[in-house]
Amino acid sequence: MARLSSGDRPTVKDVAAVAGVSATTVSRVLAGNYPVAATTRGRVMRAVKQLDYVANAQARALVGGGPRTVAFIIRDLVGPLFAYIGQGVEQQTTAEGRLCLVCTHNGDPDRELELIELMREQQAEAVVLVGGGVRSAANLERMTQLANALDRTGSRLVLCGRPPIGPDVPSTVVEYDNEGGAFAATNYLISLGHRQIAIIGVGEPEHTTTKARFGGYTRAHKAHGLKVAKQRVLPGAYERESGYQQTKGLLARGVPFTAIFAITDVVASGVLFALHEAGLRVPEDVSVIGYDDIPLAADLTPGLSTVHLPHEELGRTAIRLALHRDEYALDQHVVLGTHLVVRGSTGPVPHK
Amino acid sequence: MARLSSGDRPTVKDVAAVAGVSATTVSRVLAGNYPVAATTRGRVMRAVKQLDYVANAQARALVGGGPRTVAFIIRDLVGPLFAYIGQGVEQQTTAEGRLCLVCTHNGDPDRELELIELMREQQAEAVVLVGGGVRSAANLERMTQLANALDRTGSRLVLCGRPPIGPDVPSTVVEYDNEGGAFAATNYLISLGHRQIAIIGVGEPEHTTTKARFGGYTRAHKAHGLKVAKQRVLPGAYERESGYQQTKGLLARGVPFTAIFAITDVVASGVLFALHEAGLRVPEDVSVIGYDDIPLAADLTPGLSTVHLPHEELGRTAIRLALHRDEYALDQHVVLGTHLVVRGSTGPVPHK
DNA sequence: TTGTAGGCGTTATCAC
DNA sequence: GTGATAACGCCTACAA
Repeated sequence: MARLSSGDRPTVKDVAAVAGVSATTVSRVLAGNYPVAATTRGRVMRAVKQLDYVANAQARALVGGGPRTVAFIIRDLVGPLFAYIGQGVEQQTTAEGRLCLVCTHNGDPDRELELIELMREQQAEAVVLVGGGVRSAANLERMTQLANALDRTGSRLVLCGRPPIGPDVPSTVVEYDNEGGAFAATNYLISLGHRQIAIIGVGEPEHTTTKARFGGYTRAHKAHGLKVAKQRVLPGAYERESGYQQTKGLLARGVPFTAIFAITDVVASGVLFALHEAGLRVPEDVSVIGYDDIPLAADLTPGLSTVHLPHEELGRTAIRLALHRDEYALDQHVVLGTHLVVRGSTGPVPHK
Repeated sequence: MARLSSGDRPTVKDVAAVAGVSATTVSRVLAGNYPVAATTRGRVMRAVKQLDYVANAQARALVGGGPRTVAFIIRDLVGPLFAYIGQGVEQQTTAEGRLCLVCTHNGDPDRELELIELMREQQAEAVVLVGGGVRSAANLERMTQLANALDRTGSRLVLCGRPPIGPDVPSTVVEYDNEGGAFAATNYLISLGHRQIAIIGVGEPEHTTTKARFGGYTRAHKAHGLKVAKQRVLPGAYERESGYQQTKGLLARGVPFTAIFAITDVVASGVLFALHEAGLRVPEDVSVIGYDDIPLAADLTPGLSTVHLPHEELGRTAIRLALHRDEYALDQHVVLGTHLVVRGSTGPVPHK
């Protein structure tokens, strides 16, 4: 009874004392995996209620019990893209009976590495890295070390929406076909007759996502015997503002173009705004295509043509593969398909 | 050396053995809070590197060390509103040197209770409940018990964007002025001359958020001596689709209205779409106002007038208050202000 | 400056 | 069916 007013939690011992049994018996009743006399069980349960006993997950974990945890490392929680992947990760994690630890690194690759270390201490069963990033050689090397370290202890590095680190690095990789989607988008614009297609958002050429999407854009041009004009390849971050500014700059410099491929939908929303401001009609004067198919895309006016990514599926698949890698002979590198979604922002090239 | 190939993690003992010192010394070197000879420290560090030793956070937690964790319980991760609050929670949690455990309940109040139990086992230092919810008497009672239980063990129930459970329930509450914002929004429409203002999204009248916003709408009417017409109070969930369907229904039934107050911006986006489809101009024919000021609001055409909520600040404040409640004499119930954001979707009442 | 002993809360093992 | 005991990995007295 003294326990009830005390500031610290009651333990199995306290319950045992109240119920007049041993700690072992309490543990057995709670676990329910061992025969215990009905009357004893009743006494124990009553004591549990009375003391409002709650097991200590940390102590449990130490002896190998309790739910395991999956770490989820992401840039931030606000991007609609990240949110959907996170949703998939969290849902599957919960469905698998695991807990979900979330950390953000705000785009800092070093912080990302630190967080992996931290999650290693936390005994995470899998460490999920979401979204593309800039990769230096040093970063890749450290990442390789960490992947191996995790693997050695039965954990797993999971790359979600980002290409593999290297050929022999133990990791689970689930990405989408960024290059293919960009190819399809550019190809579609070309098939509509566009020959002067600007691309906006190539600010960090070494960013894995940027690289792949720009690669698809380039390949589509090559496939049609078209040259990529430098004046139509514009930098900028993955932000609305950069879409807006770059479009204004394009117009100000008088660079000719009939279509704009924005590297993300968010960038595209800024592009649309700048065009609208300049009195240009979409798609009559300029066609615009985005990438990601975030919810916003359908709500823009006109509806934004874009490349759809299976966000939630990405997260779900990643967790599923990582947690069941020993059960089935699952391929630990999956590339999910992307597809073009045509809405109102794209149309045939305008007549001169 | 044998350890290096083994599947399980090296412990302080292994490091001690390699370094030729005792486990205690290793612990001291790692903690850095106790004098250790420089040479010894060197040997230990080398052994740590060699074995790639990583501390076991669970064992640490058991003896009172290591980072504490804050639990973050939310409906889902995809809503833009939740995302921003989550961002605030996560950032502040990290800034305070804590880890962030995330769980979703998909709107199921029972699941929410279960999760609180689970987080209690996890020894969470604070359990943050985000967003409004439906509250039955039984739910409130159980919630009260849990709040007390958490309080008794030095933890804390934190209500974020939701009203207090009861007068004497130990908890930290940070909410925004839903009623006041709804009053301001409705009042603004009335001041523009509108007298037939429909409200869409009152589907769950007992939902705490719905209740407060509908309350503000009602109070504004009363303040101007206007009556709330039942035919203009429409149900519907917090979804785009429901905004769309309810608006169509309103038009089909021929209910007169000159303005629509959508209970959330997401609902408003559906409203705008339905009006557009029906050939009605906004704001010339109908004014529309939303609530939340999610990023989408600014991107809609026309820009959506709405009530701004300080999302991130909400999350940050909640964590700050909860974690420092003993240090300062902080008020554990804060109501953050909301304010009207006027964009293009509202205008004077059309002439007959 | 370093080492030894004990304990955190739980469960598994082995005896009764 | 039930209970003592050891062990998980770490840290903090207390000794030396």
